[in-house]
Parts: sequence; structure tokens; C-alpha cells
Amino acid sequence: MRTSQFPLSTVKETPTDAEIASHKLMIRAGLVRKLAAGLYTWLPLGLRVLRKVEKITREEMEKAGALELLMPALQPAELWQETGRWERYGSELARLKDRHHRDFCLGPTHEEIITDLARHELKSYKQLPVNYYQIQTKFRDEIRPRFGVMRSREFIMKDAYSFHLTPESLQQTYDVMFQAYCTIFNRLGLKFRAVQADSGAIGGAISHEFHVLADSGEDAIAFSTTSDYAANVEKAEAMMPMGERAKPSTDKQLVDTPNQHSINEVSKFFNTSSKQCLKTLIVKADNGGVIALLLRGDHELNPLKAEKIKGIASPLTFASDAEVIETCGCKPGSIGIFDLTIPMIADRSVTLMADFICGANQDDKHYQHVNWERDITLPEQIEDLRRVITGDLSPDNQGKLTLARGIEVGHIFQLGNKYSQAMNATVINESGKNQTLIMGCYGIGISRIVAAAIEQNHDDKGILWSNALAPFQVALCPMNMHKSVRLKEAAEKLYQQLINAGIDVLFDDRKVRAGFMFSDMELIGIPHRLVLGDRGLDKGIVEYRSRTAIENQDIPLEDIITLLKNKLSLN
RNA sequence: CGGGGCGUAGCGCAGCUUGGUAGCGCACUACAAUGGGGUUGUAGGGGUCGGAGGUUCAAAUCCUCUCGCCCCGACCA
Repeated sequence: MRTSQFPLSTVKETPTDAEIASHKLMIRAGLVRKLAAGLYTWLPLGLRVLRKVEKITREEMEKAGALELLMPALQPAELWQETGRWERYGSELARLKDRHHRDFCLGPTHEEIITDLARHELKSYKQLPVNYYQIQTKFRDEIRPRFGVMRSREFIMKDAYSFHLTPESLQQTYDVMFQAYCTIFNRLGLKFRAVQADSGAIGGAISHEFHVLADSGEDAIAFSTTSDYAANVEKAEAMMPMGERAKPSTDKQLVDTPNQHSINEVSKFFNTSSKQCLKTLIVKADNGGVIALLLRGDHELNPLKAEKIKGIASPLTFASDAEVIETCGCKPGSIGIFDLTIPMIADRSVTLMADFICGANQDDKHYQHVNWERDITLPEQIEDLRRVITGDLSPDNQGKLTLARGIEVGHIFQLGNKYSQAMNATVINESGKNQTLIMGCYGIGISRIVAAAIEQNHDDKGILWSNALAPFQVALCPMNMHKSVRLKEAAEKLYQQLINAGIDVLFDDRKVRAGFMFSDMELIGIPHRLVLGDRGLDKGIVEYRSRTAIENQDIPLEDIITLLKNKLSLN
């Protein structure tokens, strides 16, 4: 490709609304342009990268035995009503009506559609197992789209759905997909980590996420320093702490704490650490009442864990101030555990607290030196309620947890019969009886990967593409070609040789100065650069530089194709 | 959904307080010089000032409504 026929849309200025490196660079390098909040046009340069991600994904899915199909983005409400997700999915589901006033949605995912297909097309156990996949546009009306294509309202996803007769068969395909995902992310040149995950809105039991490690990631992942345990923080279990509860030291005491409400304020007021404070959160119960959740002051509630506990309303909802006053006798900020008539659930770490501080259920009063058993019995229900923090015991009892940020680029689930049962998708088994299908589903955020790759690989000059992802593998930059017929001929010849060698080359045949050319090529991240000039021609050499190198290498013209083929593993 | 901010040329912004008919940088076009790290000069084109309504002799500027975009929040307990 020639730059004269492939306009680069690079810009010098950093867009003000872009916060993270990948978003800024995708705009600056001319990969995408914003149409509206969370909606992006892929320019020719960006699309080349997107297609490369698709290609690698497709190749590995085929190798793993999956079959490509293509389902509609526009989907009838009836199918979503069958599984109950028409209501449950909430306002993230983009709904619309057709001209006959029938309800439709733009698919955020395709479980309903594929299950409908399966119940019509799959009749016998002999057709199993089968794994269908597609690469297609998804729609999610995000609360807050941000970070460019990282969290957008319309995006490209690879989604696969497998159907099985037995859990063992599902496990087998799940393992194959797990491996395929690792291969894909390795081929893409990404530093990633597979972690145990919560299955969220999609549902199911076993689930893993694949995270590209980056500080700007929206997810927190926890992993053990000594074992291969890794989990999304949402999922990571906070273990029962070791050790025994300390003995009480001083008698319980009621203290005036005017205007001291937050844990921070209270712990400062008592000149102690937040660990010595008990946090009492009032949340709604599923029967219309409220429930008190007890946490150590320095710990944060994990809503996902809480809403799974029997009796607690899902999604987790905090009680209103009015409800707090009615049930606790005080405003939020002074809630405690004494004289409460509502159910209490304590986090595991709370059981070890001693001589702690808690609200007194009277405005602007707290108790200090509170102790379990001596002053009040420990709640009967002890649960894992909190988010893990760095230094927590790893749930596999090996080492301690560290937290890191990640960008979720893949997620695989064992769905079981959640959708097949709701939609009555069955096959005839060996005994001639109907048997409900067992399902798995496997997603990769194709467009998000492009952003994630940049997030992980860039410098102050621009993007650093891997050979696999680069929109062009080699940039051919002639110096002042318009002034030298000899140079023009040599450049054209080299260009042809590169094409013939099967190399993706971008020939910068613009009449621009060297620095301008170089800056553009570096910004858009072409991994290999060739500079051809009259001086070099005299010596029969071309200058080669890798995007990550600081210095040029002089390479004899006749050797350059071989060198590049080696660099690109094209032999 | 709640709070805050911003909409002026393709992009980034100034002008608004104190109303007088729109400007800067980048980009773009032409010409010239330059010619191995975003070079320089000269000339030029391009704007319903987000939209609607109002006040006024006069509105980018003041008022009302509206649309869009961005950020923050949804853990004071």
C-alpha cells in the first residue's frame, strides 16, 4: 500500500476527552473516529488491525473445532421473554419497536438466539458435542461509555456457544476453549492472566476471565504470590482469618462523637486505625425489610457476594436514610449493633475484632471497647462479605494475595442448563428420551483487544504493534524521492520485492520531509522501518530500524528481504 | 439516575464579566525557499458561535427552554 493512496489520519494534538493512552493514541494515529458517545467508526488503518485480531481468533477457533455461523443483531423480544432476561437485563439492553409495534432488541449477547437455533436444529445426541461461533457486532447501552472502544455501546465480539449431553463433555470443550484462548492471546502478543470469575448476568457456575494486565484496567484481579491461584476481585474469597480473638481490655464506654460519621472521621477521633472500627451497613432484604451487614472498618463490602446471600435483596440496595432512622433510631454515621431488632450478618474478619468501636444507634454517639460475647453475642450468621485486599490469605491456602488491574478481553462460562431449560432445548438421548442440553459460552472482545494491546504496548512516540497486529508490518521511507530518479526506481523496486515476499508494506511515497514521515510511522506503530536514500544507494545499503530500537542498521539491499522474512517469521 | 463542566472553522482554544456584527494555533489549498527527525515564508479558502424562543436599535455575549458531549458519584452507615 502507498500512503498516496491510503490517507493517514494522524493528528498532532491529543483529544481532550481521551483519558487513557490507548484512547488518545487510537485517535491520534487515526485508527478510529467518534460518532457519538460510545460509538466509533473504524478508519481503514484501524480496521486492518481489527481484521488481524479477527483472523487470529478465527484460525484458533477453527483449530479448536468450532463452527462459524452468523446470527442477527436485531432480535425479537419473545426469545428474551422466554428466559426472563427481557426484564432482568435492565436498561443496558437496547430496545426498539418495529413498524408493527413489536418489541425487539439489539443483541448484547446471543444465548437466546443460539438456544433457539439449537432446539430446532439439534435433534439427537449423535450431533453432540457441537460448538458454534460468530464474530459480530454487539450492542450494550452502557451507563457510562468511556475509554474509546474499550467500553463502547457498539462493539465487535467473538462469541461461541457449545452444546453437550453431559457435564463431562462440557468440561472437555471448556478446557479446549481455555487453551485456545491462551493461544490466541499469546499469538496476539499480549501479557495476560486467566482468572476465576463471577458469571454475572450471563449465568452459570464455572467461569474464567482473561485479563490483559494494564494499570488503566477497569477490573481488579487478585492473584497468589506463590501459587497459580488468580481470580477477579469480585470473585476472590476472603478466608476466615487465622488466630484468636484478643481478650477485652477495658469496659465498654459510650462516647459523644459530634459530627464524626465516616469510618475515617471516627477512627481519627478515637486516634486509632480504621481496623478498630466496626462498619454497619443497612441493606434491603428480599422480604421488604432490612438487614445489617457488619464489616471491619478498613474492609469494603463486595456487593456481588452480599446479594448472593439468602435473604438479601438482589441487586444489592442500600436502605434509605428514612429506613435507617426507623430501624436503627439514628442517622447513618452512628449505626451500631446494640438494640438492633433486624437480622445481622457479620463478615468473617469481624469475628476476630476486640475492643472495637461502633455506632451507638444514637446520633453523634459511639461505643468504644466493645467486645463480642462480653457485651453482645456474635451474630449467628457469619459470611464472606468483603472484597479481598493485598496481603489476604490466598483461598488455596498457598501464599498471600496481590491485587493488579486488568482489562477483561475474554470470558468463558459453563452455563449448564440455564438457557436450555428455560427454552426447552433438548435432544433425544441413547435411550430415546428427551434430555435437556448442557451449554457453555465463550466470548472475546475483538475491538477491545485492539485498545488493550495499545494500552500494554506504547511509548511516548506512539503505538508499538506486534508483528501479528500491526496494520502494516514494514514502513518503506524513501528520502526525497522526488529529487532523484535513481532513488525512485530503487524504492519502487524494493516495494515490489517486499510485496512479492508476502510482506505487508506501507510505502511512504508522500512528498514530505523525513521527520514528518518518521513521526507518522512511529505514531501508527509500524514495527519495522526501511529508509532508502541516495547516500545508502551509493553503498548499496538500506537502513533498517525496529520500532523499539534507537539506532539504524545498515543492511545490504540484497539481504533485506531475507532479514525481514526472518523478523516476521515468514519462512 | 444525581452532581459538576463544556458546546465558537476539520481539530485544539480565545472572545462572553462590561451587548456593537468573530479571532488565534494546528490542519487544508497555492507559490517559493528548504531537503535525513513534525522546516520556513507569502498568499488563500473555510464559521447557521449546538438548537429554539425571548430582551434589545443591536446578541457568540443577557434571560428561558431544549439537545449533545465530557467528568464525578451511586460505601458518611
